[in-house]
Amino acid sequence: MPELPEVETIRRGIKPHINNQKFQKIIIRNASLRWPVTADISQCLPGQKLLSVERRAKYLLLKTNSHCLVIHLGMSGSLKITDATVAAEKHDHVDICFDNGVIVRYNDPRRFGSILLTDQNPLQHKLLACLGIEPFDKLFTGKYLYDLSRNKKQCIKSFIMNAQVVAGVGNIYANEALFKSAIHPLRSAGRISCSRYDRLATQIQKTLELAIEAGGSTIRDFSNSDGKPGYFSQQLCVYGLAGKPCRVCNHPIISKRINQRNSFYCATCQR
DNA sequence: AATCGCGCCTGACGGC
DNA sequence: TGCCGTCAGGCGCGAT
Repeated sequence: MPELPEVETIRRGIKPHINNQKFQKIIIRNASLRWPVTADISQCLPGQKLLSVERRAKYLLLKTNSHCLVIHLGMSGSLKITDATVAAEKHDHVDICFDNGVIVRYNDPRRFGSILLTDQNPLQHKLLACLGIEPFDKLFTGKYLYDLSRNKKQCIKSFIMNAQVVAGVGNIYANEALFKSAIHPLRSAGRISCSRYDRLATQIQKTLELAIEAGGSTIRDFSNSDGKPGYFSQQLCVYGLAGKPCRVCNHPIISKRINQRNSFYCATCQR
């Protein structure tokens, strides 16, 4: 489920409930995720104060003085704010309990997510160290994409979904941003002009921003940390709209698999 | 070196 | 009603 806007929505949703609280205990009900949840999490964190709730790409970073809990929601993960009176349900893997009684409950049916503890700077962690620039960084510009894409034969959609190029642009928002910048998803990244990249960089930022404002999009099973669905899905231009008329030219939206990912575009507007 | 595509899982959905 | 095939928003890693 969650792409960057959803993760940011979740970050903003949980932070006020837990920031500056002490970890009380960690209950690992089902350690089976992408990588097994290790017992050191429940040993290290209790007693430590949570100093910040940050995000890097689609990772949530819960920082203390000495450690960082790194949470990824994979395809189907969610976090819920709850308390001990509420019984755990199917696929509730981990409870992160705080001194004020608040529990952040991690649920993940497909188990593609992960919960890791590190005592280094999380940005140096193997999984985060190779990540590209944040889309909201001021250095993320058309020029940046243009320079990086010279001589790349890879298609533009794969290029912008590559986390080493820009972090956190998943399938939905790649489709939407390409539509809004009128670029065909199969065009070679190396054969796009700087001015078109300017437009693309802007549209990636705008699309993500809009989705964050809308509280994340809902396709199937997304619900934010309070359990309420987001509303961005109403604003999608192409994603999931195969056969529907393009909102600009009325030609039907095409769907096609590109690198194993379902892709949606208007073959008339996008070149 | 760059790029592709497999596989990790469960669950929802559509067709028969 | 049930069984089966297909698909899903991610991402690391091995193969090419």
